[in-house]
Amino acid sequence: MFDNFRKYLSDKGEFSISDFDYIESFASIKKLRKKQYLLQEGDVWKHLAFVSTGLLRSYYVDTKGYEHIMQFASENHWTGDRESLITGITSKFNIEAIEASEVILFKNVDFIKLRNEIPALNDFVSRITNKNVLALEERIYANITLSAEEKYLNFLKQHPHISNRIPQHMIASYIGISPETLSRIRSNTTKK
Amino acid sequence: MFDNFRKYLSDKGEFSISDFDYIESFASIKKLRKKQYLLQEGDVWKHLAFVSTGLLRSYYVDTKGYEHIMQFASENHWTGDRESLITGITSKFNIEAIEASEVILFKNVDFIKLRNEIPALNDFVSRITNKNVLALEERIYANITLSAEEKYLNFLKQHPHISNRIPQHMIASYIGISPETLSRIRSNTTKK
DNA sequence: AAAAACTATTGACATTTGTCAATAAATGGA
DNA sequence: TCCATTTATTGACAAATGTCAATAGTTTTT
Repeated sequence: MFDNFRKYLSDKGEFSISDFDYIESFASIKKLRKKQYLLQEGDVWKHLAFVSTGLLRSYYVDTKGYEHIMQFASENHWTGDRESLITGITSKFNIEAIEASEVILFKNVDFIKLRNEIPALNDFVSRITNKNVLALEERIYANITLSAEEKYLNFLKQHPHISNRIPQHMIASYIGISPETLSRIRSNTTKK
Repeated sequence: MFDNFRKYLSDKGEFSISDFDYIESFASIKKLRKKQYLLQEGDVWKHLAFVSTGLLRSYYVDTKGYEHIMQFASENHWTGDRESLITGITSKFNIEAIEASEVILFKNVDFIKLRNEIPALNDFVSRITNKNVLALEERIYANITLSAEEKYLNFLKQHPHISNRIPQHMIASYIGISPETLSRIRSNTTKK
């Protein structure tokens, strides 16, 4: 049940067996069917969520009713709503399972405690936060720099492991182009 | 010389007078003329930089020679190259003063030490990193969601204090549209 | 197995945005 | 003050992308 999680953590930091046991004593498991929500707009998010299997998406719904995907979270990635978590305000977006998924949840208060008690965990969180910032900056750079086609190719390069598990129109949403444009891009590039 | 910096820090955390003195003992001041560089592509960045007065920009130059602005940093903001700092690799972008500016520099090794010694400083850095992530996410949302005009209006809303200190074509670059398009947007919206 | 829901493709066309070029206006230095 | 540089505007046109609508294919559910 925690196999993936342990493997993931041992990859990322120096944890002892008792660290694992202790950390896991605060974890709870949530199984999600396809299309089931982990978080819905209007809820307050108070957890940290590690995806041990499956694939989720976070998306906003704009005033015209269109969805805009902010994040895909596959196995060994974290998801949640940082804004809601930090500020305590109600969430503006939804997190939904694209595939049946298993998620490990930590209450934020527990996790803060764990970070204070286990320096290796604290270091690890700092490190992935930093990596997260770099990834966000790269995404912004792609957004302001690339054409629709280049954005798509860049997406494939950045997310090779999950690109074939995501419906095309969701990739279009993530990179900020229309699904029709993406369809045409693909039929052009595969021709070549 | 450190007046702004002290005011800024006291706003953001619980620091004692001796904390200030101690922190500042590791600081160095760098004055930049307009158009002078704080960092150039190819350098390795090893500092943290707090802008006490003035305004800087960080930008990439793409393969076609076009500049793409990733960040504006005005007084009471931080700048630098996180990627280069963390990984030790050579920087891919430039940081240049748009206005004559004064910057407070900390060597990364010193700053890490300070964070370990002063919990309030460490907390404060975590907090602004979190806020930074939220800001980056908002920028991505704007990028994938808004039209050129909406991107511009959104920029004005997000950066009211600096928008009139930045040449238009740099705003265009930051939001990822051509300078001509931005000029037309402005002549349209001011007509209304 | 059939129906429903979701996903992808395609055409026709509209709209947005970019490109190139010329010019004007503003700014900064010598 | 004058010259050079930077910045902004505008027109004409091209290219990229979006929109709407129809259809087909695929997957999921009952």
